Amino acid sequence: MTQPADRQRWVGHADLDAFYASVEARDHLEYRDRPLVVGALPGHRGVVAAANYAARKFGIHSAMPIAEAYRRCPNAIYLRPDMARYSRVSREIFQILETITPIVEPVSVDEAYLDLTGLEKLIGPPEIIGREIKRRILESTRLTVSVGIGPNRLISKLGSEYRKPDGLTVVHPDQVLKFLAPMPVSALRGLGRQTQKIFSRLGIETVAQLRSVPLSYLEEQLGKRAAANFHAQALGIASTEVVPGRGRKSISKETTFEEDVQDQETLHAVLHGLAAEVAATARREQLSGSVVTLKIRFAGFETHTRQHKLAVPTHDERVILREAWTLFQHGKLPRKPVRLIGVGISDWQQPDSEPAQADLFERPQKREKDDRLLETLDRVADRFGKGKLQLGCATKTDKHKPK
DNA sequence: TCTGGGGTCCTTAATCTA
DNA sequence: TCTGTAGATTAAGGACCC
Repeated sequence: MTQPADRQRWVGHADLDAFYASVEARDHLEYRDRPLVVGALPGHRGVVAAANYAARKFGIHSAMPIAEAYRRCPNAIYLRPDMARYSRVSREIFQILETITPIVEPVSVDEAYLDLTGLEKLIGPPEIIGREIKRRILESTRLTVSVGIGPNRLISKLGSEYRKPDGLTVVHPDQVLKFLAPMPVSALRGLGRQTQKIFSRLGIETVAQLRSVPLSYLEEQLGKRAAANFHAQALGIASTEVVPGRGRKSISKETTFEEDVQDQETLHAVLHGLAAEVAATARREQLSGSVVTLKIRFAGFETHTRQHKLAVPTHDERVILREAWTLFQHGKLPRKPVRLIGVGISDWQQPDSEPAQADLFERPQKREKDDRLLETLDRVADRFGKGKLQLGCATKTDKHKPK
C-alpha cells in the first residue's frame, strides 16, 4: 500500500531510561534511590553498561571504565548484567509498542523506531500518541521511557534524547530548523570522536554554524559522502523509513581475559568455546554464514581482524573453529600475549543452500592434517574445561548459566 | 587512564577476473 | 601470449552506536 505523497510522516523514537539499571531497581526494592551500576564488577576489567540517575550524579556514565566509576562512587551497587532477564522485559515492551503501530523497528534491546504516520485519526495528535506510548509501557512494566516524535528518524531520535528521563518531545516540521540550530554538532548521528576533532579544528561547534559552512568546503575536509550526510542532518533532512524486524547481519562472540594470555592451548580452548556459541546461535536462528572472522586484541588495545570466505556457508562449530584457528596461526599476527579473542560469522546465504559440514570444507589437501590437529586441541579444550578458564567478563555462556 | 560485548557501515587496499 | 585496465570481490581496519 502506498501512502499519499502529501501525507505528513510521523516517526517516533522510544528509548527506555537507563534500561538495565531500571530493571534491576524495579525488581529489587532495596536498590531503589541508591546509585546503581550495571557492568563489570570493581577490581575486574570492564566498563559501565548502564548507570541509574543517582549514579550519574557522580559523573558515572555508560562506557566508563569500571575502575573510574568505583573511584567516583565506591558506595554504589555494582551488578553484572542479566541479559536474559533484560531480553524478556524488552520483548514485553516491543509487544506493547506493537499495540500502537505494527511498524516497529528495534534498534537495540531498549530502543525502537515507530512509524506513527496516519495514527492521528485513531489516537490523536502526536503529543497524545507519545503520552499513550509512555502510559502503556509504565502501566504494564513499571518502567519509564523517553519518547521523541518528529517528521523523520533523526528528529525523533534527537527528540527522545532532548528530555530525559521520562521525557516526551514532539517536533513539528516547521520547528525542525529552530530545534536543531543550538545543538552541538556532536548530537548528529554518526559523529564520533574523530569527526568531532575535525569540526573542532574548523571551529564548528553548533548545528547552526555547520549549516552556514558551504558544502564544497565540508567536502574538502570530510570527503563527499560524510559531508553530504552531515550537511543534510544540519538541515533536518533524514530518512522517514521504519523497517520492522531488520534481520541481523552477523553473529559473533568475544571475551577479554582477566590477564593477557599467550598459551596456545588456552587460546584454542577459549576459541573452541566461542565457536560453539556462535554455531549454536546460528543453528537456533537457522543461519549459515560463509565468512568467518577472527578478532584479536593485544596489550595497548592493538586490535586486528582476519577473515576468510568459505566456499560453502556453515553453522558447524568445527568448521568455524578450524577456520578461526587457521587465521590465528597463519594470519601474520604478532606473537604477543592476547587480551581479547573473538570469532564471528556473517554473509548469510539463501536458506535452501546446504550448510557446510566439516567434510565439505574447502582446501581438502589440508583437511587430514587439520583434523588431527583439531582432535589434539579438542582434547586440550576438554581437559581445560570452560569453567576452569580464567576469563574476564562473562561470555554469553556464563550469562546463561542457571543461577 | 582505561577502555566489554555485540553489532553496523564505510573506506581503502589487495586480489581476482574479464 | 603478453600487457594494461576496469570492475567485482575479498579482506582489513576504523568509526560509530547501544
